[in-house]
Amino acid sequence: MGEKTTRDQIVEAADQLFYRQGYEPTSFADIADAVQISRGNFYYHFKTKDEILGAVIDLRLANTRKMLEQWESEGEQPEARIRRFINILVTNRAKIKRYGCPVGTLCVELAKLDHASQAEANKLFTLFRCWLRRQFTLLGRKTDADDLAMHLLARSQGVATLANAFHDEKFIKQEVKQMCDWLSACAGSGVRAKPSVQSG
Amino acid sequence: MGEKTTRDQIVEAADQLFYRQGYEPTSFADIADAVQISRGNFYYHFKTKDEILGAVIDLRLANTRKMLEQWESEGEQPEARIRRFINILVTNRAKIKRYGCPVGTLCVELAKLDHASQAEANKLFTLFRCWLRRQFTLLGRKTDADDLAMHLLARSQGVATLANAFHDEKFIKQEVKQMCDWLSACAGSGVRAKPSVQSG
DNA sequence: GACAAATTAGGACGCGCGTCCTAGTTTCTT
DNA sequence: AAGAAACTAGGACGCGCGTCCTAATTTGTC
Repeated sequence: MGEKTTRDQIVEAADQLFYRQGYEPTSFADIADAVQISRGNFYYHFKTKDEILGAVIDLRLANTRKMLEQWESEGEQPEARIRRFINILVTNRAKIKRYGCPVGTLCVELAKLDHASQAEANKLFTLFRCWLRRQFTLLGRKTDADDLAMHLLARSQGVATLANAFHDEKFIKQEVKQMCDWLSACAGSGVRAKPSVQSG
Repeated sequence: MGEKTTRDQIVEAADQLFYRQGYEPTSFADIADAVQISRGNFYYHFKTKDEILGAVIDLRLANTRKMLEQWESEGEQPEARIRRFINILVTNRAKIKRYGCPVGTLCVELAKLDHASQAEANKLFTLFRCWLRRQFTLLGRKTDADDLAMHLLARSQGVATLANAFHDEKFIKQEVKQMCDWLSACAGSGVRAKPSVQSG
C-alpha cells in the first residue's frame, strides 16, 4: 500500500542527503539515521557507498525521464515545453537557493573526486540536453538545435549557482524572464546559423 | 630570493589541491606531501583545516583584486575590460574542462558543507560582481549595471560547469563568442531598462 | 660561542568512517 | 506447522582523518 520498501526509503533518503550535504560528506550513518534503520540492515541492501550512489543516480534518471516524457505527451507546442524546462528554476527556487542545482552540484563533486560514477551522473545532463535539442529541432532550428540546448542548459546552471551563492531568489525570476524572452525570439526567427546575440 | 616561505608554499599547494580535489577530500597529509614537509611542521603554521582554507581564500581574493586592478589600470575602454573577463574562460579552458571554475566549485562545496567560511568565499564572486558593475556603469548602463554584471557572471559559471561535465573546450569558445557579441550589443545600446533578449 | 626564538620532524591520540560478520526475527511457500 | 528465504539488528575491524605534543634542529642576536 502506501508502504515503501526499505530499499526505496534508503535511496530516497540518500537522494535528499546527497543533494543537501553532498555525496562525500554524507555517511552511511546519516542515511541509516534518516530512515531509522540499523547500519547492518543498510548493509544488507547496499554493500558499498558507490552502490547507493548508483541507485540514487538511477532514481534521478528515471524521475527525470518520466518528467520529460510527461511534458512531451501533454500535447503542448515545443516552445511551451521548453518554457516548462526554464520554469523549473522558479518552481524549485527555494531549494536551489539553499542547495543549488541537484544535477550540476553532483556532477561538479564527482568530477573533483574523479569518481567512477561520473559518466553515469553526466547522463542527467545528457538527458536534458537531448530533450531540449529535440524541442529546438521541432521549433525549426535544425542546424543549431544542440547549440541552443547547451546554451540554455548553461544559463540555467549559472543561474542556479549564483542564486545559491548570493542566496537570491529574485535573481532567478529575473533571469528566467530573460530566458523566456530569448526563447520567444528563438522560436520566432525560424532557421538560423547560430544562437547569436542579445542586445542587453 | 626565489625561495618562498614554507607558509606560502603550503597555501599555494592547498590552493591547487582544493581546486583539483575539493576542500573536504583534501587532507593535511595531501598538502604536506605536496610541499614535502612533515605534518608537525604543517601544524606549526596552521592549527586547523579551516585556518588554511581561510588563508587560501585570502590568497585568491588578493590575486583576483590584483588582476582586476591591473585590467583597470591599463587604460582600456570598459568594454575591452569586460571582454578580458569573458576571455578568462578561453585562457583557462584546459583547467576549466578538468576542474571547473575555481570560484564556483568552491562556493558550491562550502554551501553544501554549510561551512563557516562560506561568506568569505562568496566575496570572490562579489569582487567580480562589483568590478563588472563598475565597468557596465562606465559603459553608460547605470540603471541595470548590476543586473548585467550578474547576468554575465551566471553565464560564465554555466559555461564552466557544462564544459567540465561534458569535457568540451569547443563549447567554451562558442559561448565566449556569443558573450562577446552580447557585450557589443550592450555597449552599443546605451542606457536601457533591462538586460533583455537575444534572438538565437 | 651562547642563548633564545623560530622552525621542523615524527609519532600519538581519539574519532568516525566504510566495511563486514553473525545471530536473531519476520515473511513467504507449501 | 515447518522449513527456507528474506530481512533486520548491532557490534567489530582496520584505516585515515584532524589534532596535538614533545624533542630535535636551525636561525637570529649580542
